[in-house]
Amino acid sequence: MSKHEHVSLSVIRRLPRYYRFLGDLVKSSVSRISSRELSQRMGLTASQIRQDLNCFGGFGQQGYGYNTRSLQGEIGSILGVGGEYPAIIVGAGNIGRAIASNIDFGNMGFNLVGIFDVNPEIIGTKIKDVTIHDISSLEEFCKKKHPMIAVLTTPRDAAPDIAERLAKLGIVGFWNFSHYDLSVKYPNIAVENVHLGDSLMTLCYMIKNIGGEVTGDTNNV
Amino acid sequence: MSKHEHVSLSVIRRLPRYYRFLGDLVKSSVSRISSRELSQRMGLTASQIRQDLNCFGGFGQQGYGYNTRSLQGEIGSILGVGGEYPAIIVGAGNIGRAIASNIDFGNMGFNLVGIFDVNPEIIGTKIKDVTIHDISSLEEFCKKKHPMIAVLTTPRDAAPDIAERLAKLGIVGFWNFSHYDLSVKYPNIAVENVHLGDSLMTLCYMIKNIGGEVTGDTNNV
DNA sequence: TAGATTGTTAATCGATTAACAATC
DNA sequence: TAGATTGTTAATCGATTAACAATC
Repeated sequence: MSKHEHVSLSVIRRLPRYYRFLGDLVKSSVSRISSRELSQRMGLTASQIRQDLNCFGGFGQQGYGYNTRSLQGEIGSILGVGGEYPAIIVGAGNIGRAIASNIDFGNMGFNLVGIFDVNPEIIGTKIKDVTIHDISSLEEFCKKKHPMIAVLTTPRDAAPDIAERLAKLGIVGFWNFSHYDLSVKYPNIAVENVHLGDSLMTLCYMIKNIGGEVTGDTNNV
Repeated sequence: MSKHEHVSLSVIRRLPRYYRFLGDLVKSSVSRISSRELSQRMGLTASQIRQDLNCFGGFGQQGYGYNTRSLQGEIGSILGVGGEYPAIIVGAGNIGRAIASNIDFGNMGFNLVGIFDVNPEIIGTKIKDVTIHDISSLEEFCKKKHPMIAVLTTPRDAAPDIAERLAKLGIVGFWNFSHYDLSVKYPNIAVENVHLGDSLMTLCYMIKNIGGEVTGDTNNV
């Protein structure tokens, strides 16, 4: 699918943002845009946008620019948002519930098929049509439904055991909200960490050192 | 405070992770560690760790390594986690409530002083001892309490207006969970974006292209 | 055709890694 | 003292920016 075999993570991480901005443009009935115009809206350089897109193919037209709708489509298919990878959430606490309610899994390439928790009071209840199961039924469930990714929102202490069980069950990606660091232990599983504490601490540094002491794009997350 | 004036954001973003790992080591009663040992635990190079730390000063001792407790303290004070910057949350939906309940603001340099929402049913109630106020009282509240950072967890449509009001009220940092991109409009305010959708799309790409097509550290968030 | 803007190559810049002298 | 490990400089690597020929 990709033109070049190795596309750097820096490029990949910008794709969802392009996708978002292009979606906004489509919504506003802007049908074409140049790399220069897009770069100004996004706070990037036009060079970088053209360089990024050309990792995957020539989506533009000389003298014209890019068609917003078709470019968004291309980026969407590079990211795989048309897929229906089965996903589960492990941990139905505050964060798990917020994710289950707020994240539009369907439009991001996934299909939320189950939620797991230890709390007997909520087992059997549903969040947005998805049932909360007892964590003890994790193995049985996975052997049937074969989820590909797991959203980890358990407390830190529970994370190592859960991760180990899921790794054995063939999970290929972790969306990790727990404080436990999975990357070193599972190098062959895709791990996307969302360490909210780390993010807040970074903000703490930035406001303490406001006025340009930090170099680089402040807004990389 | 810092040895060199300009420390790159790449370095800053690693500091909270060092802080976390050092905290774990202290908890496990490991009182000293070499850059080599730490690098293996964290999946980095020893060179990078030494290079990073020496942006701020020589915290180690030749032939010995680093004292875990004192190094954690140094990093904590670089990040500013001992501060008490007043913070507010705007938006008491699922995400806002999850953050109010789960994030340990006190240990991250902040003090959560207020939560705001538009829903009359929850105005006046509390989350963890913090009262939910009517968004219409935002100006009055801010002129009294002078919050420095705002956690934005409103729906996308409400974000531009709220951001504008907060910018006028002297907010110096946004922890932005809304889909609205603040960075371009407010270049002088520190913005830390947590675009969960972008993060999930990145994971989607990674599992689709598993097996090494992506280069770079998979776990940068 | 002339103007605009891409795709792509070359130049620059910054971040990471390697090497080693300093020193505990 | 000898061994270990830092702090720091130099080398490498990768990412971003600039430039421009190709072409719509």
